[in-house]
Amino acid sequence: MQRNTKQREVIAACFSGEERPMTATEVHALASKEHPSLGIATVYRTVNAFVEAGVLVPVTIGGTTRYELATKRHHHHFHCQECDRAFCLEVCPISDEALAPQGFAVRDHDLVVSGACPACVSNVNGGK
Amino acid sequence: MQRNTKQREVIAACFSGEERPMTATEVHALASKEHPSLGIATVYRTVNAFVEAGVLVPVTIGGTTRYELATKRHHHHFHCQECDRAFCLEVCPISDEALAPQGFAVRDHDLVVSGACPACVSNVNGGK
DNA sequence: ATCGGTGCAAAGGGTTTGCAGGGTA
DNA sequence: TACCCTGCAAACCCTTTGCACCGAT
Repeated sequence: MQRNTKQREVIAACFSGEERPMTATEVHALASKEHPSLGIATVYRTVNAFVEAGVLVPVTIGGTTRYELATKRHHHHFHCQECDRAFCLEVCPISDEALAPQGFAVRDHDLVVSGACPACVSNVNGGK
Repeated sequence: MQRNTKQREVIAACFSGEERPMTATEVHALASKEHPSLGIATVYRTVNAFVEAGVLVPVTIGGTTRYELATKRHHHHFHCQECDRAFCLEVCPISDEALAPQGFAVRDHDLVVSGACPACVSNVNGGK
């Protein structure tokens, strides 16, 4: 049986508090504020456990794996080329099906729009 | 100045001969048939040099970076969940723009359709 | 008192880099 | 001959795993 620990609680809270899909490193940074001794290995183990449990889903954006709540409905993402953060988009402009030539079995699709997020559009320096 | 070596020639030939975007490992496997002593480090260095030179473009599909000729026009990809290979799609069903909310600066978009490729659709075993 | 979870450190997989030798121009 | 390129091995980064201790039940 799975146990309730402070670490898991803090990590779970990160996802409730953030709309964006986050990398393990981002989760670690965020969760560490609440629980400073938190180890990165625990973040990986916990996040993987949540994926296994169907609570989170992994999404690869900008070359890195990120995690978001599985409760969200079908949507896509925006990847900021300046600060490397990912954001959720509400729209899905895909007419689905007829996406691939004959012979291919289409099961899913993922769209990543890239550019600059509002924060980086304002800060010409890219928020760095 | 850049020199013409057997290794570069063989690696370049891989991309002319294959329609699919390939990972460094795939390129290494393919190029090794022509030049068995080829080291994986050389593949990485060469591929990166080609990207730098604008000959290849990197695309991230299925969590891994793959490379394809930069001469191709705007298109998207299909990722086979069985054999992990990537394929190019001709269609682009994206109406472009209006893809992100106010405040976001859209520069590009990438669509990855996933499922099973023809070879894996035939082989129920996924070609394994 | 169990036995799952945690932190640390070591191990893994993929990619990059340092170095000495080899081959192109 | 000059010096870029190559292969090997070590270094790196991100992620996973082993192990002893801690703590939820």
